[in-house]
Amino acid sequence: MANEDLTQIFDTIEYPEAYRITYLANAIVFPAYSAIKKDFGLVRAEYILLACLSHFDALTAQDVARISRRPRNTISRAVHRMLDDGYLDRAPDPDDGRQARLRITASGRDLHFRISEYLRRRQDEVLGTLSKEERATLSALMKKAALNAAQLDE
Amino acid sequence: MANEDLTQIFDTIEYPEAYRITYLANAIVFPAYSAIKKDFGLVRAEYILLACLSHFDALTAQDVARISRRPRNTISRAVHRMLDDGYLDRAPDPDDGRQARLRITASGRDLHFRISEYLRRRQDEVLGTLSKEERATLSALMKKAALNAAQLDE
DNA sequence: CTTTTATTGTTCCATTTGGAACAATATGCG
DNA sequence: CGCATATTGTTCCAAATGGAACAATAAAAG
Repeated sequence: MANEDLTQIFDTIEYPEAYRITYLANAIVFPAYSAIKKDFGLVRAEYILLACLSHFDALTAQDVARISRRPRNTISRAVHRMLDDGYLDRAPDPDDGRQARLRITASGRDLHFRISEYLRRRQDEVLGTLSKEERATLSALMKKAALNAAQLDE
Repeated sequence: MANEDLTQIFDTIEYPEAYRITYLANAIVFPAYSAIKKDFGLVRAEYILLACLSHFDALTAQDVARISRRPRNTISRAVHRMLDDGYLDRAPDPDDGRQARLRITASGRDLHFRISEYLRRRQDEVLGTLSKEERATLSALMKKAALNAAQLDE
């Protein structure tokens, strides 16, 4: 094929919005993810964990699983590795013996900051063709849909 | 935590658009993906293959890898399984001994049609809060960004 | 209080995944 | 032409992944 247009599928696919969303997600995340893995040795669940804990004071592993839509065992493993590496702290919840409250450490926060750069940079590349107004519109509409999605499965 | 707002991260994250895009992608794809795996026994690379071949006349495995941003070996495996199951045909390219041209069969097309329903339905649920105009705007802006992304890495 | 039922975090295990190396073919360049 | 380099599809292998079962704890029901 080669000289046929590989992007025609954006219009012909049966689920155009879903396709474009996942395409954009892949376009942003895959390159950033590879670089993060290569430069920091982190797998996806690990930096998701960092991102969550950077933005909430204390979370249980279950919270993180819910926020990120990943299975609990994946998060559990990430927690252990990050604990070993000193990127987070864990304290048993005094009110509920089943759960433990996770907090990010200073070095975890620092690591997350460095990792965010990769994602932010790639995001800006991919969205670079949009005007300021277009980008703001896109962002607002995505937030509206994302809030709806969050509510859908609670 | 539990009664804190789990969605505040939409605004506080360092890469808001990237976060919202991947959140939406996950919100749409994960539930649909689980159902497709459960009901049809297909892994992601397999229905991506079907989707690609449903919308192009003939593709090489490499083309599919490029379109879908997946590693070649993942596609290669999917091709073998789909060949065994009769969902696609393969013919060596007469002009290039390295590559083979893949085409979807009637039963493959039928399978893809049934699978699309899952994605389309979930897409419509997630985007259900948007008005017709908002959805059209979102769709157009995503297409613009996606076309840019496609061009970025060629 | 006792008995079910639900939730949390973990381990087990089979499957999926993707990087790296590979053989086969093609292309570029002297 | 002959040799280096690139590309395609594949296999190998180590790692990541996620469903299922589990023990510990909590909540609900009787």
